[in-house]
Amino acid sequence: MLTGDIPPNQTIYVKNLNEKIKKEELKRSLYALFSQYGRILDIVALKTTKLRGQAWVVFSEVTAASNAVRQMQNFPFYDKPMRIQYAKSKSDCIAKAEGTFDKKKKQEEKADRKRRVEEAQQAPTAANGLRTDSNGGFAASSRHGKPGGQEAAEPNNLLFIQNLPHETTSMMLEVLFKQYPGFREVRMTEAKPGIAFVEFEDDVQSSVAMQALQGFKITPQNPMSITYAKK
DNA sequence: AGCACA
Repeated sequence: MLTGDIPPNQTIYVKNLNEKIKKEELKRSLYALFSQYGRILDIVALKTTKLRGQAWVVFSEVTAASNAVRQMQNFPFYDKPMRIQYAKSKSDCIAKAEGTFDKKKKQEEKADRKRRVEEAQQAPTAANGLRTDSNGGFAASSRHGKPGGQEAAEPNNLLFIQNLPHETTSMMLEVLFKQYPGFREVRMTEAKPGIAFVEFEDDVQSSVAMQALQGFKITPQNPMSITYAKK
């Protein structure tokens, strides 16, 4: 079994990530990619030797996490297939929200871990505690259309835009979308007003644009709905 | 390969 025997958790553990990507960009892209499955409350990614190449994405619902585990399994992300599992334990931000966060217990666990490491290497080092990370203010936005997020098309480089005002032109969309890296072109047809296709070079870039412009209003009545096109 | 969060 791919997920091992780890029970479902609203946090997913993602590994085999490209270690060359800077932490901030990584978080942004992960957010862009995974927010299609539900509300994301937090993303944790550290670049320490032990923790680089991995990330935790905290969803507000377990079902969102489950969909993400299944559908994004092996997704080629920065040229490497993501490996996704449920996280082994509850995220701090969840415990805090539930009021079950226990700071003392937390410190004990940490001390425990540290002790084990030191035993393992038979050489007690005093050089601990260098942490270059500050988990730089990750802001989860909460504008979402789909409650359950069921059958999303598989992520790809082509976006399908709906609910556009009929007077929208491809020029207008181009102005909007070309501010995101990897933009290629907008395709619209007279015959089908209100929809458009926007192509990017790859799935990561299309996903970033999707995230950024999801719900964008050209007129107040027309929040645009962006999904991956079916190919 | 590797399960953290100050």
